[in-house]
Amino acid sequence: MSRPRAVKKEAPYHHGDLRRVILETALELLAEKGESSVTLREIARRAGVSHAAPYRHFSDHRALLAALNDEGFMALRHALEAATAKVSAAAPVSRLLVVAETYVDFAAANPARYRLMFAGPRHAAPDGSNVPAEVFAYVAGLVAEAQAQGALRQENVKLMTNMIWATVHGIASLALNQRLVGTETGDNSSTLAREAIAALIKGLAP
Amino acid sequence: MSRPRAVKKEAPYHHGDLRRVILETALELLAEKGESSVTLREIARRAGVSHAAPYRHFSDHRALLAALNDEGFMALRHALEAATAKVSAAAPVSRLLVVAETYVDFAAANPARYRLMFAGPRHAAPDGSNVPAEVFAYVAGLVAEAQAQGALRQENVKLMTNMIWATVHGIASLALNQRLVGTETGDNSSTLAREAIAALIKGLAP
DNA sequence: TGTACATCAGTGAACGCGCGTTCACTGATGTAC
DNA sequence: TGTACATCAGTGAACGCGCGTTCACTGATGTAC
Repeated sequence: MSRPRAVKKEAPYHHGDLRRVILETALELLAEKGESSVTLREIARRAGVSHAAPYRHFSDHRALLAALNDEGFMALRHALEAATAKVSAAAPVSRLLVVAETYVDFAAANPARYRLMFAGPRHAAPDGSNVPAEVFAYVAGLVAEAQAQGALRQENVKLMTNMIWATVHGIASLALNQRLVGTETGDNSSTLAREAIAALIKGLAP
Repeated sequence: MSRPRAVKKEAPYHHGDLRRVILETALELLAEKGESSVTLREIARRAGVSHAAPYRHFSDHRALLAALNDEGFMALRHALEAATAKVSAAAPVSRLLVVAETYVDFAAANPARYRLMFAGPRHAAPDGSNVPAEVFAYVAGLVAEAQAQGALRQENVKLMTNMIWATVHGIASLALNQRLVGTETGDNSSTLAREAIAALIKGLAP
């Protein structure tokens, strides 16, 4: 508590944690009304702050969206790591199947956020970080382990990871837009993801 | 020529084919500057027509985007049919591989249009038509043929078609946003699509 | 073949809107001495 | 421990912008007779 957090009484001049509040409010707006409603003015309004205040924390509107984007990938990464942690590290294929389910569930639970994350090419972060790449690397690690166990062909890891990622991203994306056909049968999108990845892995076996 | 097309000399009062021109101009704008630049006013400006004129052909902005969307799926369908027509109807698996390549190529050639097509849930057309469903049905037909030949398990055709569609859509979507990793090695996204679908089909074999 | 008239497809002015961004400012905070 | 001062994080007025949409209108077209 060396840096005293602003007391939460009556609208102190210095907010104390406005950056975080802006990001949280942006996420709320995103979930409620989609990306186009994530405007600096509306966020400021909801945060009870003047509409120019966000400029103290984000250089412009794009910077805010970029921050939101990275934050989304961090959340995705944590979801995937938490889910795989429940499965034995000795079973990389099972872990990949859990990744598939969890990935699609994450998208289903955060539709607008997920859309934003893949709305266009990533703009490089000023600090050189690349959160999406970290998520990719995590999955690629599982692929490499599955190869080492003989469950997958000893081929280009990136290529295989691309296939897996594309498959789960495709399912997540189509499900989000209600573009999967005939899913009224009770099959939900995360079991579809599990089955698709299982089939893909089988097809990529040595 | 029962209905005389407006003579193309000096800006006739009646345009003659404004609806088509609006759609074409919208496509140009889409390709040049993305969906957000597809505004009724800018289209009218480019078409050399007053900004209220488009309202004679589209009830509002959403209606224009919806028309653009359907037009995109029709183009996709024609591309897929033209490509598969070059492959023997007796080889449904080969046709599926060609569909995969062509699909991803289409997206790569029409990035903003493709994004628009999958930007959100489809809004039902007033006339009850469903062009995306026709494309899906076309692919499902190939899947059924592949099943009949014993190349795929005799399981739910829709389920398998969803998997295939999701895979190619995932690759197309990631490629569009430069989200495929390590593709600098010369492998382009359409060969990745072919390989992924080949592996998936192998994994779905009886 | 002519003509009156309904209908259609444009025009252009106007409205209201919310946005991003800038600017000079002010209140609060923390630190060097 | 006190104090002057630099720095930081807010404020609120203002700017300009382009958009979607509506409206009364007008010019062109086609058709019934």
